[in-house]
Amino acid sequence: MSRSKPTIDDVARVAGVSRATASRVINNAPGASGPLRARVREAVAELGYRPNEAARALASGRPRVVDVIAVSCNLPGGWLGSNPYYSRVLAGMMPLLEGTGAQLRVHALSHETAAETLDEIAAGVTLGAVLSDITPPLAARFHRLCRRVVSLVPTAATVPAMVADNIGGAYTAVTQLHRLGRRRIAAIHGPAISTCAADRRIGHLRAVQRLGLAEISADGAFTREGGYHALQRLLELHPDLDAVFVACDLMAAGVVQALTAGGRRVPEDVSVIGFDDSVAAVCANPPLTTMRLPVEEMAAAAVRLLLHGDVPPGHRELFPAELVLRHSTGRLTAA
Amino acid sequence: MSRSKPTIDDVARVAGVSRATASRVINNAPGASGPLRARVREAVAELGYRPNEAARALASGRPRVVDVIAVSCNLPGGWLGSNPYYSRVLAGMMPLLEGTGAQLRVHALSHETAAETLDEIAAGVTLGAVLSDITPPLAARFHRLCRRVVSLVPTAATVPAMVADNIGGAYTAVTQLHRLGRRRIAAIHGPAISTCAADRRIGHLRAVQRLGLAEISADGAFTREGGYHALQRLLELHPDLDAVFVACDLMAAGVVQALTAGGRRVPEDVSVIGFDDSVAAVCANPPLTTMRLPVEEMAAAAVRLLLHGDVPPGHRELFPAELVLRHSTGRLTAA
DNA sequence: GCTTCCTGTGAGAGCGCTCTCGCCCGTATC
DNA sequence: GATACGGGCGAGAGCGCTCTCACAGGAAGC
Repeated sequence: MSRSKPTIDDVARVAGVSRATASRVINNAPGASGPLRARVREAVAELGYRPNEAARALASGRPRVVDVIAVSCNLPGGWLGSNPYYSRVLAGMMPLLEGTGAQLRVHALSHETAAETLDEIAAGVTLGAVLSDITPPLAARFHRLCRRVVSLVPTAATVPAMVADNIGGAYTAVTQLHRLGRRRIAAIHGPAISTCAADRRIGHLRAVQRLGLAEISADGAFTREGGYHALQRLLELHPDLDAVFVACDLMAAGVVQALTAGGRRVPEDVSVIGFDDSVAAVCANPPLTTMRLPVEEMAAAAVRLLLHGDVPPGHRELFPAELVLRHSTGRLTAA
Repeated sequence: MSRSKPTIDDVARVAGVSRATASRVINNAPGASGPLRARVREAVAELGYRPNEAARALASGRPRVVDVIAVSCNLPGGWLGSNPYYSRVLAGMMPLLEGTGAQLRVHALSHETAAETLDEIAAGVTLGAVLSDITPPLAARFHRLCRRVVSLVPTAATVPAMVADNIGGAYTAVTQLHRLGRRRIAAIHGPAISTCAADRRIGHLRAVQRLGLAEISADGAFTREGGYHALQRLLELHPDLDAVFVACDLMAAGVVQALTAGGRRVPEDVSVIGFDDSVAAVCANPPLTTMRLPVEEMAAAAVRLLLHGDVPPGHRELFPAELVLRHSTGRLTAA
């Protein structure tokens, strides 16, 4: 009689079956057949019944939530706000979740509160967690508490991960600059705390050694300002540089601005290549040649793994970075 | 004995109290005192007890989830992936939620599936929903089903909203161009389906009429490419334009690129002003003067309202857009 | 010394669902 | 015709928690 939401018992009563049968029909489970199925469905439609997720979770113990966790390795807060990376992660996960009825819970944690909140998530019911940004120690700790985790950043070896080939990407980028005839190639790296940044640094170093180039580099904190100032410092020490490999697009946008401000033309005087293929790359002027990471695909693969079942510890898939040619490196044929 | 998670009964047993008292202590409810509180807390710590959220939600009927809903008004999927707006929304909400134990659920819906999923959310338990992007009809429908909603975009009048002053912002932007001495001011608008775009169009029109300027405009779909091509069309028809008001930064970045490609200097020949103060504004070269929307503040205000209690229908707060001066309009003193 | 009124505590009834178990009945088997 | 089997269905026991209510025991008032 009350205006409160119909429960499965109401459905069962209206359909003239037991609650168990109603449940079977609602969950598409076997063991109910033909006419009863139809009657139950009819009752559901008539009452506008929607299962109560909390009760389901409690009774079944089977969670229907996927957690996305970001512990900003960088600027507190600022990083999340200014970086479209997370949007790409979410966009990659959403379509897979749509059919399953699983929901997406987002946690943006600061370093101070991270450990406590991670424990809480691990203790709770979750289909699994996707770590979109985290430090190796925190990731390892979380993995110890909750086996159903996939990281999107290179991290502790035990933690299953869908990672981009940052090393290979950086190597490719530097090689590309070399192919264009550039020989005074500088690099602007990200903060050491980020494992992505560390990998890109490794890739750059390998390429430099392989190609027999001088190692010229500066650090830039993954921000536009960081890139701008790093390039200014670099330009003072090495006024003859003719190319810059920048560890992220945001910094690269700053680099292009600094080059323009310093009277250098891009790409005629200096070639610039970024990393990530983010909005920053597209919005820079000239638009940036960059290494595209298949973030959506990685996120989707992570969700697929979690949805599918157990996540083997140490499982690791490498996603190649792809060179996206735009104007900041000039024409490829000029090589 | 089992390795399974401790329940509140375990805590009660270890502490030597009843389940009710344990619950009181855990929830900081009154009615338990002094030594018992200490004993319970001790037991909690000893067992590593964490309350089961599902059971809590079921027993109390009090939801601890805030939903963020985006029904992309624009490109299916592409919008979410490339727009840092959502990251800003999430960043604004996160700090408020951290203390409350409430969690954030994210839904990125396509137009096709939106209605069904919205019904589901409305029927479920939620502290409330924040609509970060939606069409008025869908918003109105959702509001009818679930009173606890706050929209971040201007929408149906009944739906409570924390909205940016898009009309005023656009008006300010055009006025600013006028103050710089520009008289052939063009506008590039967003898609009509977006209420934000519609409001910015209104603001532009008002300013143009007020200032006695010619109305020159084109449409650009809120994408960089859209901005690029819109400007090319505009330039063909009005080669003498000396300023462009662009309804979003992403398009504005494209505009700057098109101007550069067309041999115009920014800001010497043409001033450009964007909207949103997104990464795109900062990464463009030259960096864009733009209208900053306090997205984080709006999102935070929305959460505060939901957390606080009932949301009065029709409640509306207007957040002013703030002019952020960068290089794309030249020096203000040159006015 | 009796009633009255607190305040602190515990017992126990659900919240809405899932899932195991056993019953019933129809069919196959001897 | 008796026994065995199996599939469809319902009864009912939880899942882990919250919250109402009854009760015990001490302080206060007459």
